[in-house]
Amino acid sequence: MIASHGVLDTKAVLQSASIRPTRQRQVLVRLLFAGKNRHVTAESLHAEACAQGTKMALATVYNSLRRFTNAGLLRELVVDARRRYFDTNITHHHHILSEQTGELVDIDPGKLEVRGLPNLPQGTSVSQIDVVIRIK
Amino acid sequence: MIASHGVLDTKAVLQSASIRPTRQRQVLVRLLFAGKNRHVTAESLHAEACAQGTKMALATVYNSLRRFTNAGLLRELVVDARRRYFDTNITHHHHILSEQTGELVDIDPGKLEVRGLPNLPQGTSVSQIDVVIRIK
DNA sequence: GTCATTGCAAATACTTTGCAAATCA
DNA sequence: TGATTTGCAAAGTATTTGCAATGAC
Repeated sequence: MIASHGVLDTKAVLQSASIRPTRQRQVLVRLLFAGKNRHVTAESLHAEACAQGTKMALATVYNSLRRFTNAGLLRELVVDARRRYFDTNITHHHHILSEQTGELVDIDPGKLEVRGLPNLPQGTSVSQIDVVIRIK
Repeated sequence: MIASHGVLDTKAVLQSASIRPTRQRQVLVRLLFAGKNRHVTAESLHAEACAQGTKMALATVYNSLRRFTNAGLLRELVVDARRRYFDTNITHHHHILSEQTGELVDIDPGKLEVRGLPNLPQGTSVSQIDVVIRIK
């Protein structure tokens, strides 16, 4: 977590990722990283920013999320073929997805283990392993 | 696999799923199930149908894939947040996804095992577990 | 002051839907 | 014949892009 305790220095977070700390981006960083780990979509985050009084274009949220992800501040989650989710927890972990509510919960890394790796094509290596447990 | 060997009876496949065997659906069933297991998108399947001489609307392919999936003939794969994939292999198995080519390969079920299950919320049960190994 | 970023609207990509015409039982 | 399905076009949803105006350094 970026703000383990104390105050979140949004400017420092962005600068450490070589992203210019504009007003909008700082608001998004605060929403994303001020508390505990979160799963957001562009739309949900945009709604939050508006709700707390910072108007910004939805496209700006999309662009920021993409940039944060490329910079390694966020991780993209593929759990729904029609929506893009972002996870503020960039450490290796897996997810439980409720098919009824769409709610997404992190799995404690100690609780789940993937055993055995299939043969990979020549010259390739594992980039990431994603496990999604769908519940109903 | 639906046509283990011999000729594929497209009409029978559809009727067994209580889906009316129209000309277009039979062509799609043949493309999907005549050979080995496949991963397709609506667009790729539509292109194949056109290539083999059966013109049909892309919307018809979308509608058919959705119907086949609801009937249990196909399984939807969530591996890309912007495209919907369908898998003709409906048995429990996992996938390797090449980040470079987008190519998707089944993992032999014996090769990979998920150990340990986290605590699930009261009154819920596991619907499906998906593992995607992304390689680069 | 200069260059990156924002806001907005338009463009793009993917998927679903409405309805008249065609097809299946 | 009567109910479904198809084709097409239009609508819908999610995301990206172009560009003039704004903001950071």
